[in-house]
Amino acid sequence: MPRVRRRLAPEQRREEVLEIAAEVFAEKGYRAANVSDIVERAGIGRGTFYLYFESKQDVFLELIERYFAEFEALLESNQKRLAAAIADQQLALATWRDNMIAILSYHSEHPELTSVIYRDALGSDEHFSARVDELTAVARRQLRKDFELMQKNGLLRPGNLDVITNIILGSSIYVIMENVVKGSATDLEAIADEMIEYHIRALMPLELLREVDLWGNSSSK
Amino acid sequence: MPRVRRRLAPEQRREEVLEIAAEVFAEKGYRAANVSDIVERAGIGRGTFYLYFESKQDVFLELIERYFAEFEALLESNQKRLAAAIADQQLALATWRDNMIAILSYHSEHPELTSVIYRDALGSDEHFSARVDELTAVARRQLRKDFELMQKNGLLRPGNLDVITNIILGSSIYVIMENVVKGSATDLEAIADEMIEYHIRALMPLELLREVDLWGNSSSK
Amino acid sequence: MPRVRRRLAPEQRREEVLEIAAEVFAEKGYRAANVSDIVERAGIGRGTFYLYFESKQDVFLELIERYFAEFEALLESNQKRLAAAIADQQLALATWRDNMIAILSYHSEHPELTSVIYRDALGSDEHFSARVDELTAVARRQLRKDFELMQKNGLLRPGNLDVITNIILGSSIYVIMENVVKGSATDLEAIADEMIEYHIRALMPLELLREVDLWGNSSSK
Amino acid sequence: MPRVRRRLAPEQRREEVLEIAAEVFAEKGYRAANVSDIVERAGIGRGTFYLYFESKQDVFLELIERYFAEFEALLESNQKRLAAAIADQQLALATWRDNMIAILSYHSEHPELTSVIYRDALGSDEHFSARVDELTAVARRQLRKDFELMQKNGLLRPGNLDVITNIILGSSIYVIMENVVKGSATDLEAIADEMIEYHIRALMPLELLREVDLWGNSSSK
DNA sequence: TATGAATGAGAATTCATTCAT
DNA sequence: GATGAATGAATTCTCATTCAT
Repeated sequence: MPRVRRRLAPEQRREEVLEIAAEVFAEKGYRAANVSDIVERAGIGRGTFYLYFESKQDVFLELIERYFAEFEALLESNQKRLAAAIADQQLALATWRDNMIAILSYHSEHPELTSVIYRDALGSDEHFSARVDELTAVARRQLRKDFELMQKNGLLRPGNLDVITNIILGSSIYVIMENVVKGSATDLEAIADEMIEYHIRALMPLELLREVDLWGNSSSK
Repeated sequence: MPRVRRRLAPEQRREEVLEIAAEVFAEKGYRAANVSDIVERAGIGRGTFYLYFESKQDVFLELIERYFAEFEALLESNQKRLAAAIADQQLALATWRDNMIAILSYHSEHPELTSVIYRDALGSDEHFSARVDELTAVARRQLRKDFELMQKNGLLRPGNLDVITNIILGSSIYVIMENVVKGSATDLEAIADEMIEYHIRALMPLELLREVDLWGNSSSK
Repeated sequence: MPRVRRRLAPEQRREEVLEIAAEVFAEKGYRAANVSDIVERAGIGRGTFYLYFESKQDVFLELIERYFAEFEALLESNQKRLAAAIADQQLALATWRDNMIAILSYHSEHPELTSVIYRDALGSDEHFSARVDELTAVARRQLRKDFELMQKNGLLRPGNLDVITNIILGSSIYVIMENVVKGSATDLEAIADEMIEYHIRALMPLELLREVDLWGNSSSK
Repeated sequence: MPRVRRRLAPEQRREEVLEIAAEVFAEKGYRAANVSDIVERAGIGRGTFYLYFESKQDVFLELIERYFAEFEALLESNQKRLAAAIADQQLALATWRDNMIAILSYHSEHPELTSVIYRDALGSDEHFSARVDELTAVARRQLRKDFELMQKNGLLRPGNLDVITNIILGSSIYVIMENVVKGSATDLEAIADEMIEYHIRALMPLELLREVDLWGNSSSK
C-alpha cells in the first residue's frame, strides 16, 4: 500500500533529497550517514530514494560535482573581473578583494556542502578523493592563470607559482573551514581584508608595495 | 587450531603492526581498509592484531596521537629556537626558515602518517575528527604563541593573529600534502624558502622589509 | 543483492521469528544456538532477523519478559479466584487445585518457553540471570500474598512464609520441568492433585486437616 | 623464558586451579568466564592450564563430577543413617532432620560449586546439561529409595513417589539456592526445621501425625 | 510512481587452544 | 615443566540495494 506522502514534481523531489543528503552527510559523515537517515528525514520510502539516485555514492558524487561546478563558475567570473580590471590598468587590489569576498560568501552560504567536500570527501572513499583531486586540480589551474596574468603584468613578484597557488588555495580552504564554516563568522569582509592584505603583501613587487596605499590610507605610515 | 608463525617481542610486533596499519590506511583509506588487509600484509593472524590493539579504531587513534605528539614536540623545539634567536636580537629569519624546513622534513619522512591524518582522520569518524580538532587546536595555540612573541618584538606587523595563524597553518598543511607528500618533493629547502618568503613578506613590518635583503645577504641585525 | 522471499506483515513475521527462536533456544541452549540456526529454520535472511530484534540477546530477553508477563497474569487471576473463594467462606481447596492446574497447563502448553526460562536464562548471561531474578522476585511476592491471605484466614498453619514460598515455588518449577516439560505428562490433573495434597497436608492446620477428607467428599464447610 | 612462578606439587596445583575455576565460573558464568580469567587469577601461564586440563570444558565437567560424587556420598551416608534408625524402630524424624542439615551444610560450604551446578551447568552447554541430568537421575533414585523404605515401614502415606521425590528434590535445590547460597543464611538449622516440618506433615500418615509431637512439644496444641 | 520488507555479502571481533622457546 | 605469543574458525551484526505490491 504505497501511501503517497507528498506529490512533488520529480525535479523538486530530487533537489530536496540532494539538499537533505548534504545536511546528513555534513552532520554524520558519509560512512556514518545511512540511506535510512536520508529517507527518514526526507519523509520518503527507501525505494523512492533509488528512483532518483542510483546509489548512495551517486548522491555524494553529485554533491561533489555540483560544488565544483559552482565553484569553478565562481572562479571564472572572478577571473573575468580580474582581467577586466587589469585591462583597465587598475591595480586590481579592489578586484581581488571583491573576488575573495565572493568566495567566502559562497562557502558561507553553503556550509554543509563545503564541509562535505573538505572533510568527508577526502577520507571516505578512494573514488571520491580521486574525483575531488581531479576537480581541485582544475580549480587550481584556473587560479594559477590569474596569477600568471598578474605576473605578466608586473603585478606579482617572481616566485614559484606552483607553491604560491597552493599556499593561497590551502590557506583559503583552511580559513573557510575554520573561520567561516565552523566559526560561522559574521564579518566576512574583515576576514577577506585580512587574507587579501596577507597575500598582497606576500606577492606584490616591493617597489609597488612601497607606492601603494593599502586599503585607502593604511600601510606604511 | 593455532599454527604459530613468527614469534616476536611484543613491543616489536606492536610497532610493526602500527607501521603497516599506517601504510594500509594511507593507501586505501581508513574505511576501505579492513583488518584483513593489515594482518595479511603483516603476515600475522587476525587474532594477533587484536592482541595488540583493541579495535581498528584503536590503531587509528594511536596513529593520530602519535602524529600529534611528535608534531607538538617539533613545534616546541621550533619555539625554543625562535625564542633564543629573538633573545639574541636576531631578525629570526634564518630561524624561521630552519623551523619550516624541520616541519617539511618531518612530514616528508612520514608521508603515510601525514596522509592518514589530513585525508582520513577528518571525515571518517565523528570520534576521529573531534580528536584531530582538539589536537590541532593545541598545535594552533602553540604556533600562535610564536607569532605573539614576534609581534611583541616588532618583528610582525599588526593584524588579526587568529586569521594569520590559520593562513599559515592551512597553507602549510596544504603544501605539505600537495608538494611534499603527493609530489614527494626532493628539494624541501626550495619549498621552504618559497613559503618563508611568502610569509615574511606578508607579515614583516614594511619598514623592516625595506631594509632587509631577503635571502641575499640577509638578517641585517 | 536482495532476493526477496516471503513478504509478511511485520507483526506476523516478528511473532514467527520469536516462536522459532524459542524452539531453537530450547533445543540447543542460548549459547549454542546461533542467529544462523534461527534464520535458517525461519527461512529468512540474516538481515531480516535484525529487522525485528536488535540482537540475539534481545530476542531472548523478549522471551523472558513475555513469559513472566504471562505468568504473572496467571498468578493474578489465580489470586482473584482464591480471594473470592475465601470471601465466600470456602475452604479454598478446590480453588487451589484449579489454580495449580492452570499453572501446569500453561507450562505444558509452552514447553519451549518454560525450558528456555528455567534452563537457559539462569547461567547464560549475567544480564539474563539478573532479570530473571528480578521477575521471579515479583512472582514470589505475588505468591506469598496468597499464603498471607490464607494464613490470616486460619487456613494455613504458622510458619516461615519465606521458606514456605520458596518450597512451593521451587518444587513447582522442578515438577513442571521434570514431569510436565520433559516427561510431557498427559495427566496434568493427577500431578496437580499429588502436588496439592502435598502442600495442603504440609500447610493446613492439623485440626482442620483432621476434619477434612482430602479429595474424598472434601471441603466440608 | 619460562619464569617459574611458584613450584607446586602437580596435584596441589591442579586442585588450586580447579577451585579457582569454580570461583570464576560462579562469578561470571561458564561462557563469560574465559581461560584468561582463570590463569590470571591462578597466577599461571595460559599453557600451564592445559598441562592440567584438556580443555575449558574439561575443568567444568570435572567440577560437575566432583559435586555429584560428593553429593551422592552424602546421600549414601544419609541413607545408612535412616536405615539404621528405621531398623531401630525409631520414628526417623530426628534422623531426617540431621540428614537435611547435612545437605544444607554441604551446600553452604560449597556455594560456588553449588551455583555452578544449578545455574551454569544447565543452560551453558548441551553436554553439561545432559551429564547433570544423568547424575541428578542417579541422586533422585537414591533419594527415592529412602522414601520407598519409609513407605514400606508405614512411615509414609501412599502417594506417587515419582512426583513426591521431585517435590522434595526441587524444593530443596531451590531453597538451597535462594536461602542458603544467595541469602547466605546463617541459621541453617532453622531452615532445615522449616523444611522438615513441611515434608513430614506432607508425607506422614495422618494417624501417625496425630500421635506425634513434632519437634518436642509443638504441633497441634 | 511509491513503498518498505527482505536480503546477504562483508566486516569486526572473540577466545579456546597450540607449541617454540 | 612452564610460558605466553600466535592462531583462525566461528559468530554477531550492518546496511546498501531490490522488487513484489
